[in-house]
Parts: sequence; C-alpha cells; structure tokens
Amino acid sequence: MIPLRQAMETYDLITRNAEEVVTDEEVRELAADPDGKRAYVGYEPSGVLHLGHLLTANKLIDLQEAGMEVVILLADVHAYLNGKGTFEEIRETAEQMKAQFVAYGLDEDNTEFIYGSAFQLDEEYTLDLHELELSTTLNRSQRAMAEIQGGETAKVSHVVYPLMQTLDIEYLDLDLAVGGLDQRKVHMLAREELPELGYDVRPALHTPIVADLTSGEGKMSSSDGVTISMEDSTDDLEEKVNSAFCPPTRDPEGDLENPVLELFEFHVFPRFDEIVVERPDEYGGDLTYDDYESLAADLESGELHPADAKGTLATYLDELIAPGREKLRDIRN
RNA sequence: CCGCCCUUAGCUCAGACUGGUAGAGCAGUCGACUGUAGAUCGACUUGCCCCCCGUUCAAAUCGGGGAGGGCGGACCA
Repeated sequence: MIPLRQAMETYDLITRNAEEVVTDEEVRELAADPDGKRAYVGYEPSGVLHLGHLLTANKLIDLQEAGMEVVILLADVHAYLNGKGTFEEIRETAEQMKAQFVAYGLDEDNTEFIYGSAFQLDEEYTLDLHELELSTTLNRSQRAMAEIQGGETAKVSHVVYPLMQTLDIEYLDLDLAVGGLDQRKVHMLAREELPELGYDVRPALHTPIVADLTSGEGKMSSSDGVTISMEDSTDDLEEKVNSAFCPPTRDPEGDLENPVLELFEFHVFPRFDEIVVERPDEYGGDLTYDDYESLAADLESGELHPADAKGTLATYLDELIAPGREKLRDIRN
C-alpha cells in the first residue's frame, strides 16, 4: 500500500472529512511542517467505543499518517465533573477505552495516552484555572458547555469543564486541537482566552456529527436512538444498518441527511482503498468503488440500490469493529 | 434562611377543585406495501402517578412530613 502521505497532499490529508478548520491559514502552516507537531482529542472515558469516537479516531490516524504526534487525553477529571461516576469507575472504563483505540488502529508507539488527572491537579494548572474563572463569564462558559453536558441543569462543575479544556491545550503542549463539531464553542473559547494568560492560540479542527441512523436528522446519539459500537455483533450491525434511513439520494429533503452515505464517507472510505459491493447477477453483479464520490453518484442515479449499499456498509463496518470487539471480549473475561 | 411553582408512559403533558385503581400526542414494537429505510395504512405495547405517614370502604386526587428540580427575596416602599 502506498503511504497515504505520498498519495495525498499533507494538507488534504490533515483536513479531509473535516467539517470545519479554524483557521485555514494556521492549519496550512502546520501542514507545511507536520513532523513532531502534536494534536489531541480529549475523550470522557467510556467502556465501549461507538462510531462517534471512531470518527475523531479516524482523524487522528490521518494525522499520524501525516507525521504528527497524537495525544489522546483520557479525560477522567472532565468525566468526573460531568457526573460520569467515581474516579475508580472512570479509570476502569478509561483502560478499556485505550485498549479499543489501539485495537481500532491507532499506532501504539505513536500515540500518547494521558490521564487528565496526571497534570490537571498540579498547582500551576489550578492557579491558571482560577485565573480563567476570573476572566470568563458564567454565560460564556455555559454556552460553551451546552452541547456537551446532558439536559441536566448546569452545575458549577459544568462551567469549569470547558475552562480546563482550554488549559489542556497549553499544558499538553499541543499544536492542534481536534474534536467533533460539538466541541466548537469550547475551542473558540480557548482561542479567545489563551492569549489572556499569555499563551499561544492553537488551531482547531472539527469533525462532522453523523446524523441519527434511523431518522437522518440531528446527530447519532449514544444516549438515545441507535448507536453502532464496538459491542455490536455482526448480526447487530446488519440489523441496525438495514433499519437505517436511506433514501436513494445524497441530499434528502429538508434538513435530513443520508446516514448510510455519511458512514461510507466518514468511516469506510477513509480506512479502505477499495469497496466491493457484492450483488447477485439478477441485480447486475458486483460493483467496485475506490472513492466515496462514485459510490454516492451511483446511489443517486439508481445504479446502486440502497439495499445493496446497506449490506456492503454492514460488512465493512463489521471489519472495522471486529478487532475492538475481540478486545472487549478479552477484557470482560 | 424565607416565599412561590413543578414532579403522572421513553419524551411533552392532561387528569387533582368535585376521592371510585390512569389518559392524549409524539416515540417505540409488529405486520402490509415498496428489492432498503422513510412516508402511508393496520394492529399492539408502555406506568413504584417522586417517597413516607395519615384520613377513608376506597387516595394520582384530601391532610401532614420529606426528597429532587425551577424561580424569586437589595434600595425605591
């Protein structure tokens, strides 16, 4: 396989499938000399990875491919502040999460896993945090958190949370912050506040939020609706994908998205060079695609039937998830 | 600390005044129709009515106590 870095311009690799790049100039500058530059995603520890996690993981893999160092923050303190349980419980799920990321394909030697509690409780960090608390309004912090916290009424911990993310970017010595689009307001807050403390502003890169599988609207959520995760068996995947909303178009009416196409675009094509749609002769025989655009175009034209697209999607997702699924099984035995 | 409002199905809420063992919409599940899903029909499911004590033949409903959540309480007066 040709290294992606040679096959694609570094900038295109770094920004592919990104919903937003802040700012483009800053990222172009990074792309000009990516070696040794540090990028991160922070995750609240979870025992089971789902497609939302994997979307940002795909981006991290791109960045590794581009020559960057990747840091995964196992955000135990953040999870604690967001009411996710005791530190003990959070730690345990963090270890499971780490194992699944490695199984998924993040190069272990090139990926730095670090617990938030390893540095977020230091005196210097804490004093910086208090300084941020002093210069940030409640309103601003709450707005930054709105997408992240549940429907619950905001606690004091919730407004501290994004301020800590701001400091993480400095204390982890990063050059790029990565996150889903739901992290946008937090990163904007960070860009605004870091200079106030005398620190440098870093660029941010946001991945899209995949639409809900069954309705095609909003975002796929782990709390409600159908989520595809490392826990799913092959049969689960087939069933979930088959029940997905999938009109034969890339651009459904209204605000709706085609989640099946989105999964091809954001999860399958970035990890496979070639996709084979196995089709019985009565429907025209097998089809082969090496990029998302041609597959989407065929769905649009009717050449590719949604049912065949779904079967194929389930097969490839299964392949992506299989290593993590095995790892989970090991952990649990 | 004090005051007011809220708590009923997964969600949003009716029902409470006038006690009689719980409803709607949405969601969900299952069929029919489509070579997928959705839409559309057809059927179905769903409950410690926040907790405890009391009154009563009988309490979601009345009385008392408690919990959780929301909002308010400077001055002008």
